[in-house]
Amino acid sequence: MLEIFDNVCILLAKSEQKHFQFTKKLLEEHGLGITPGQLVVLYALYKGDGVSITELSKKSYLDNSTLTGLIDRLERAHFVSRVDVPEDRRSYYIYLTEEANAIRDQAIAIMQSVAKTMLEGCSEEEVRVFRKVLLNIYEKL
Amino acid sequence: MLEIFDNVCILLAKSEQKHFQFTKKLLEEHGLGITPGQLVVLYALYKGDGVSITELSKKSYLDNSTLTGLIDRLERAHFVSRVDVPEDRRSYYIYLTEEANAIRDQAIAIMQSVAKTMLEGCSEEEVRVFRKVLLNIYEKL
DNA sequence: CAGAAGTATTTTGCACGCAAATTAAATTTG
DNA sequence: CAAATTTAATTTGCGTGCAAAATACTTCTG
Repeated sequence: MLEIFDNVCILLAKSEQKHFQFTKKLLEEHGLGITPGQLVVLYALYKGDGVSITELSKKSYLDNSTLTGLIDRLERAHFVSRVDVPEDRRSYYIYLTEEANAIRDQAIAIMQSVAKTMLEGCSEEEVRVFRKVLLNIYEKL
Repeated sequence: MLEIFDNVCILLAKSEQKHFQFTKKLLEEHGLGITPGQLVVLYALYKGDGVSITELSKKSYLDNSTLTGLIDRLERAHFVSRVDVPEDRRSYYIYLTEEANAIRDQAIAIMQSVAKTMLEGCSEEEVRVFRKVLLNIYEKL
């Protein structure tokens, strides 16, 4: 191991890449029919749906233009629906479907399972520091 | 802040995303003429060039198919050159050009600058734990 | 109220990144 | 040595993500 991982930037990038691939694999194995990106969007919507793209963008920390595509695919897969806003013809609200609510527990369980696996062997204190540094990175950059 | 960052998976993904964007911006501002992905490849090559795609793949932790494209663009930008291997006509060695060596110090400085900025305010001990957890994630997943 | 300014969403263009399939060459095997 | 297998690199297909431009609609201003 190591060599290139002497650089914390690269180590961060590669760990996230691994995390992404692992999540993708787990979602496939469990046959949820969603991708890692869609999982994040659903996770945000589980905390409250019936929101516009722009509102969802703030909740999910994803760009509007990224969400357009993700919502397209989620809609095609019948996990969300776009509902017109009468007062503003530019906008619409995004609602979860029954299908989406049906996989809610499983989806969240998979996320937790990924977290558990990747942090296995780390103490609570280490995880606390890890979260703190990640948050620091998010805020400083 | 928070809400969705209660989930460490999402926090990891978003922090990496920020890191990527910040690096991209810095590279552009300094006019290096390379992208974050290319920076990683160059970083691996600075540690030793004259390697095949497969060897570079191991050094850079990138897939062969990902490298093909990256090397294409680096070659077009005159930062690397493909040199045929006489003994094996399937393969070639990748060498850094003078242009690549000319930006070496600057490229590495930018990486270090990103690392410094994103870890600002964190103690050495916290950074040590952070690296340890990242490595754990890489190994466990 | 018409033109200007602002806002919501989408489209386009580019950069990653991997898996699976493909191509071409080298090596192993019968 | 010819066929089968393996190996090296590439291509194709899909998912993610942002910035900048485009589109369509709403709101503000004179």
